[in-house]
This record gives sequence, C-alpha cells and structure tokens, in this order.
Amino acid sequence: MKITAQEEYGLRCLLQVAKADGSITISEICRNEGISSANVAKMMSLLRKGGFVKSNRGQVGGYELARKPSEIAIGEVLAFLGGRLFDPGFCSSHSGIEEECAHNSDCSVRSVWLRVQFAVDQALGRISVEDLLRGTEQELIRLQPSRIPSEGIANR
Amino acid sequence: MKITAQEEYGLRCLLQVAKADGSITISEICRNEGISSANVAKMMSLLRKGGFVKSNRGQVGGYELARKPSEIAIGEVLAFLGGRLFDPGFCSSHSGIEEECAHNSDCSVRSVWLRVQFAVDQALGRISVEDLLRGTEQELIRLQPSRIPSEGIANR
DNA sequence: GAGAATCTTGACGTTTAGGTCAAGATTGGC
DNA sequence: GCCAATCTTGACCTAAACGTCAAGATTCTC
Repeated sequence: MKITAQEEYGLRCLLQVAKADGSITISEICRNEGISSANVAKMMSLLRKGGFVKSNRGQVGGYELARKPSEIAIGEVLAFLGGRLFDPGFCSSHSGIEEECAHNSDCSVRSVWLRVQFAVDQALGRISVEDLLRGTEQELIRLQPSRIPSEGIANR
Repeated sequence: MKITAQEEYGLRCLLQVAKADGSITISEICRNEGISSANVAKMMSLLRKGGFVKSNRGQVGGYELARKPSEIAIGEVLAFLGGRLFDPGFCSSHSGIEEECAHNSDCSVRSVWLRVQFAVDQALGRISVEDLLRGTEQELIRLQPSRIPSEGIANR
C-alpha cells in the first residue's frame, strides 16, 4: 500500500489554489511547492477534469477552486487522483492465471481489505479542503474524529 | 492508494501455508490459488526472507509457518510485502525538484497521511493469521480481533 | 493586429512494479 | 550413485506509473 505521487502532488497543488487569493498560475504553484512546472501543469489538468478547479487562459489566466473549500472533501479528491484502495474490480483483477478468483464466494483476505477501506473512509470522511486551510499540522492531527498518537496505539 | 499485487498474492500464499496440515508445496498453492507457480515461488521466497515461513528442499520439501498463526500479525506481513503507507522517507522522496520538501516544518498534507496511516494501523494492528483461519468472510468483517502479544503493532 | 502570458494536449523517455523463465542446488527414494 | 521432486536465484520481458517536452490554443494588453 503506497500513497501515489499523483495523490501527494495533486493534493498539494489543490491546496495552493485554495490558499490563493483569487487565482493562481502554474508558475506560482511551481515556485511555492518546488514541483516542476510541467508536472504542476499535468496535476492541474487532472484536477480540472475532476471538477475541483476551474481554469482561465490568457494573460491574466490561472486557476481557482470550482467549489467552496468547505464543499471539497479530501476523500473525494484522493479517490479521484489515486483510486480507491479496494475498488469493485479488485477481485477480478487479481484472479491470477484463472478466469475468476479462486475465492469468489468467501474470502478472508477480502475481509481484510474491506476493513482497511472502511478505516480509511472513516479517517478521511469528514475532512474538507477548508479544514486543511485553517490550522497548523499539529492542530489538524488533533482534529476529530480520530486521534493520532505521537507513538504507539492509543486506547480510547 | 492501491493494494499491491504482492500484498494480495503474498497474503493469500501465506494463508495457504497456514491452512495446510503439515507442509505445502509451491505446486499445491498454485493449484489452490490459481496463481502461476513461478509467481507463487517468488511470493514464497519473499515470505521466507520476511521470516514468516520456513522452507524445506528435496523430494518431501515444502513450506510451513515459521511461527504460530496467533503470533503472525497481518499488519506486519503487509508492511513487509508492500511497505507502509506513510513511511519515514516519504517526505524526502516527494520534494519535487528541490532538495527538501517545501513544507518541512509544517504540512497540512502530512497530517492527512498520518491520519490515514493511523486508521490503517488501527484496522490491522490486532488481526493475526489465526483470526483469518477461523470464520467466514462475514464473520471476519464483524470480528473484534483477538489481541496479538505485544509484537509487530506499534510503529512510530 | 502583434506580442506576451497563460493554459492544453499528446507524444515521448525513464523508472518501478509485476510476472516469467531457465539453470542451479538440495534432499529423499530406490 | 542416480533420479525425481522440490526449493533458489538471477536474468529477463512487459505493463504501469512518473515525469518531461514541444507544439498548439486562448486571452489580455498595447
């Protein structure tokens, strides 16, 4: 399980747009994030196709959010940029050399993925772009619903 | 975020070993799981290097668990097969075209990854191979996992 | 209308994950 | 000792993710 580059850089570019006063250009995002402008361009093109930002061409062009920050869920953005962990086609794309997966009817591994997917959905479900705009990292980590401990596993 | 093939197939192979009465060969796992024998061989080699199974060569060879099923944490297996979602080198490997990530001191995106990592750890931390051996998928999904004796759980 | 600043697109090269293959090493049975 | 069954290893091929590039389209300013 890995976080993809598209998720990381895409989310960072989106936050740059959210932070911007008015609109922001590719080269400004490039400077602020230290990502090559070609790569920023690719991310922005994706984010536009996902309906998260609007673009304007021309000399005073740039990008702005397509919706209010409070109405953009981080979970939705990540699902668009990197797909879901356990998506509907997962089992059929892991059938090995057979037509269908050997465990179609009952699968203990699938139960693991379902639990993980549920946990991730819970963790991301209520966070919006607005939430990430306010507050420092430390404040965000303490944000409801889940607590993130500095070390080990917390018991509630 | 995607579940890697190595995680899926590796876990399935490990469960085959756990299910087996005594030891099991590559070709048996291949038949049971519908995975090519070359690929099973690769997975088993990995699992052996990870210390989860022991191998025996020769005419009556095969694989068996290296530890008791109750002492093998699924989270540990998955971390070995696919790495952690947010590992210690994550930020430095996503610094774009700069030496260091532009957000080293305070990063709202990092807070997202920490939350997700914590949620996954919570969901997996206490499930063992033994848990997956008993029970159907439906039962496992509802499972309140049994505790794994103090190993393989807490990572930073 | 010309030129500058910007976004847009598709093609391309590189790196990593995924999977196969063949040759080798080890062990048990005869 | 020889053969068969098994695991082991490194090389190799393919597919997907990642990143770059160049040419084009659009819009503003003058």
